[in-house]
Formats: sequence, structure tokens, C-alpha cells
Amino acid sequence: MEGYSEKQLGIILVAERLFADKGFHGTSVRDIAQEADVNIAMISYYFGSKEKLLEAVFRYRMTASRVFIQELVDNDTMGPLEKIYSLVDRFTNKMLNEQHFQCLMNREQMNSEPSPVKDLIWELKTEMMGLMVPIVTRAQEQGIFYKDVDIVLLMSTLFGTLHQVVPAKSYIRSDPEFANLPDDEFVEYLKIRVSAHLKKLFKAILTHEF
Amino acid sequence: MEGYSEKQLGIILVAERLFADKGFHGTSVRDIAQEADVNIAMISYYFGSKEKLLEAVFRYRMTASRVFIQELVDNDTMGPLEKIYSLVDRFTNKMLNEQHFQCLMNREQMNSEPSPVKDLIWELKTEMMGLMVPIVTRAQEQGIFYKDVDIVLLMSTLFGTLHQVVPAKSYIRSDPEFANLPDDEFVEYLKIRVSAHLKKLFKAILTHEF
DNA sequence: GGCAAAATTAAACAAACGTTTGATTTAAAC
DNA sequence: GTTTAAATCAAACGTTTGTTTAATTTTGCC
Repeated sequence: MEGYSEKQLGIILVAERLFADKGFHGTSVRDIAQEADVNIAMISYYFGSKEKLLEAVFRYRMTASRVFIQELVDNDTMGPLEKIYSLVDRFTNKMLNEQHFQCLMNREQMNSEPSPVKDLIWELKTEMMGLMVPIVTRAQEQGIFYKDVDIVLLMSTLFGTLHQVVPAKSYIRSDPEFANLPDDEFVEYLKIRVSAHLKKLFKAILTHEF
Repeated sequence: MEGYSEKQLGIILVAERLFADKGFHGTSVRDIAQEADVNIAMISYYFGSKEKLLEAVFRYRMTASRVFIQELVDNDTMGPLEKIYSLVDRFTNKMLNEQHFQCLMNREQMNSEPSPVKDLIWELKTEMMGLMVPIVTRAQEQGIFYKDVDIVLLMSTLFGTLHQVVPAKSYIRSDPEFANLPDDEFVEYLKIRVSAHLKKLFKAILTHEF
């Protein structure tokens, strides 16, 4: 299914960024073609349509997400809290490395009409839940985690916080403290800060310790 | 500045819903006109343009948000934790009562290009922060709240979780447990559940108690 | 009733949209 | 070198877009 040429991948990455920045309908195929430096017709030629291009963007990133989840499942040597920490760490990294795609996903999940893309998001959410729930419930049965935890909403807290961080970036950056910090360094700083915040939150709510 | 006729308000509310459901560019003025049962020209006639209509939607909801914030500031008889609880309660209610607008705000804050609407969102965020920070820092000085709290990210957690709840609604609802619960009752159930989750989170992280 | 302002309408506007066409170039295979 | 398929292109396609026009109706006031 995969195996994109350099040109095709260029289109996908440009589309990802523009869809994230301006929305699907706010981005014209001419915008994409111009920024990706290809002829307009190539988009239909390669992907069939603008809609299908959006799906291609999603499939491209979501296969990576699947691998990502599987790695977490396979690594079964850690204790529950370490597992949660690792999960938080990796999600934080993923989110801030894939800011455009995460914005796009945040946008698309709000659409009211059903679509193949919404189905993909739903699947991914279900898989994430299937990853998280067993870790927590097993630890609860072992008495390591407390029981009065709303796992579904805790996932909403995790993803909600991470999604919120992207638009909050410019807000946090407006602090003169970060005035002349290069953008990539600021992102690295953010990763550490966000991950620490989330770990503290999860530890407190799950173990009642600090 | 306010004082909309019934017809104008009808347009604003329809636009709010459609912008939230399909995005600004995904919604045509013809869609709005049809659902609001007015002639297409009335939108330009009343609001000037589609863009200005979006701004009108924002101004309409945000004046209410300002009042909302001021009420919280004025009510100064509570202790810090009660204040946080009240804040969580009211934000949860607001979020689930204004789902369309909150979706819309979530969408618009992601746009890359500056706009009057983005400025409004920025202002509101700043005001929210100005409300939250004094409550927490004062309680920290009094030794009631712990100091190792990232207030900015805690706000991201609050709004992120709440924003995430709207798209998560259908996910939670898919549980057979809620199969034949009327939608408004389900929303009331959600309010209680979300508010309880957030209070637990805030109490744990701020007071180290449960 | 008559008048002026506001509200409402159908129709038309140019611009932008996603997509397709048909011709042309490039690449690969024999 | 010829042939065949893939890639690329400018141009044009028919829609849909947001907005405006100019005519008509409704409204409020004297």
C-alpha cells in the first residue's frame, strides 16, 4: 500500500502542513501544488482527488502510530507506573514532533459528517484505549493503582492537554524568558516540561503519591 | 454593540453550529441562509461579510464569557480549593452547554494566519490565566497549595480535557450502557462525570490529598 | 393615504474551486 | 531506434463560492 515516490511524499507533507494550518476546505489544491512545486494535475493523477489526498496523509501517519502502539505493547518488562511514564513520554514526543498532523487530527475529529478519515481516527482511539486500559486495570487488581480513576477521561486529559499545547505554544513563548530561543530548542524544552506535568498528574491520580 | 433582532440571532446561532460542524470554509453562506431560513443577501446586509459573521458569533459568545469570568472574580468568599472547584464546575457546564461554540473556538485557535478572531481568543485565554494564577499563587503563599505545579499547563489540561470531551462524546456513548438515554440526559451525566474527574485531578495535584 | 427608510428578494457577478482534457515530454523495454 | 507506458503540463471544464445589484415589499411615521 505504501511506497511513495519523493514527489508524492512531498505533496503529502505539504498537504499535511497546509491542512493543519488552514483547514481542509481552507486549503486549495493550487496552494498545495504551488508549495510542493508540482503541477496541479499531479494531485488528481497521484491521489485521485483532494479528499483522497487527505486520506493518504492520514494513512501515512497512522501506520506509524500503529507501529508506535505495538512497540509499547511489546515492551512488557516495566512496572505499571514506568509503563505509564514511558507512554506519556512517547506520546509527548510524538505530539510535538508531529504538530501538523496532530492539529489536522484535532480538526478532523470535530467534523460532523462521517468520513473514512473519521473512521480512521475512531479506530486509532480505540486502539489507544485498548493499550491503556489493560495496563491500568491490571495494576488496579494488583493494588498498585487506585480504583477511583476514570480511565476514559484520563485519556481525554492526556490527549486534550497535548493537543492544547500546540496552540498554547505561542502563548508560552510570548514570555520574554524565551524571546531569543531557537524554535527547535523551545520545542525540546516544551517536551520536557509537558511530559513532567503529565507524569506528575498521572502519578498523583493513579498512585496517590508524589 | 449588541442588540440583535430575532432574525440576526437566528443567523448567528445557525452559523455557529455549521462553522463548528463543518469548519468556516466548509460552510457556505448558502448553507447558513437555508438553515436559518433567510435570503442569502441578508447575511451581507446584516453582518457585512461571512468573515464578519464569524466575528459576530465570537463576540456574541465571548461577552458572555467575560461576564462569566467576572462573576468568578467577584465571588471572593470561598477558600482556594472551593474556588477551583467552582471554576471547574462552571467551565464544565459552560463547555457542555456551548458545545458548538467550543468546537468552533478549538478550530479557530489552530489557524496559522492572524485574524481578529484569533486576537479575541488570545485575549480570552489571557483573562482566564489572569483569573486562575492569582487564586493558585495566593494559596501557594499561604501553604494551602503545593508549589510544584505548572499552572499554565494545568490550564491546558483543563481546557484540553474539556475540548476533548466533545468529540469523545460519541465514543463514550457507544457503550451499550447509554444506548437508550436521551441526549440531554447523557450530557447532564457527562457534566457530572467530567467535573468529578477534573476536581479529583486538581485536588490531587494542588493539595496532595484525595 | 402618502412618503421615506428599512427589509427582503431573485438574479447576476466575477473569482476561485476541484477536476479533466489532450497534447507533450520523459522513461523504460525490447 | 522504435514502441509503449508513465509523467508532466497548460489550458479549459463546469460548479460553487462570497458578494452585489436593482427591483420589490414591508414597515413606521406624519
